[in-house]
Amino acid sequence: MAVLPTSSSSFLELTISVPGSSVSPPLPTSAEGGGGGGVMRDLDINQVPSGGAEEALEWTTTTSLEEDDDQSPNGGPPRKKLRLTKEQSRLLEESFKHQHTLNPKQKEALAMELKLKPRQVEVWFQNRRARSKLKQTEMECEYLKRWFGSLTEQNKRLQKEVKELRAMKVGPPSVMTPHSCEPLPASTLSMCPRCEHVTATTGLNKGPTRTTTTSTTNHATLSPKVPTLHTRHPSAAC
DNA sequence: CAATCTACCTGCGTTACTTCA
DNA sequence: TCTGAAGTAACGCAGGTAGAT
Repeated sequence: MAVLPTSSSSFLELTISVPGSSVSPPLPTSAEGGGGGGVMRDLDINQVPSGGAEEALEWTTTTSLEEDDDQSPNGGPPRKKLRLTKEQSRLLEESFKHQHTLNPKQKEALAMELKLKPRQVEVWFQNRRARSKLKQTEMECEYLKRWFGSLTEQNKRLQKEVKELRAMKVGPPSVMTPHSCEPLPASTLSMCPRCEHVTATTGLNKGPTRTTTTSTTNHATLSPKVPTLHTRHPSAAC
């Protein structure tokens, strides 16, 4: 995370030359920049189009820096939409890289630098934040999709393993009864939910099928996630 | 100190315009 | 030339916050 300058002067040190009233140079070709691409007309907000006089008038009136506010979409003519020049976009992107929100001073300074209205800079940052968030959401979505896929695979594998282990259960059990040395059917084992010790029961409840040897295992040395199998619970209070 | 008002900012959803395939 | 999709500038509204009264 970069530390950002807060003063407008230092913020604007990344100065560029914005074409004032001069005609923008012809764009190379497509593949440059984001959505634009192609041989865009590259209308400069500060530039009067050479089309018709009426259009030019409208353009200048709606984009002039000194203009107080846009005409209302209801009463006035339909709003004209500017296309930012490459340089304007580049500087805005540069600024956005440093910080995603601007304080009023920075906004004002940046607007001055770009010969835009502060409101336009504000709107650009607003839309840029939205795009950024959208992109992030899309990336997260992709990641979750992939994760879901791998979990599904893992689930399949585990289901298969469970099936195999269930099939093995019919084989000879390896847990011995405490009193006799006869093997105890795995289906008669149950695990204490408190200390995760396994006890032998007479019921038909389904216990864990792990086949560890019976021992008086030290609790502290084992991970609580790994249940220890006992044929008889060491604690009578359990 | 709490309540209310006002101004400002930001996020969000939407609209309108532009460009391109 | 027409058309639909994509990108994006601009709009309007709601909610939050800080300062003033």
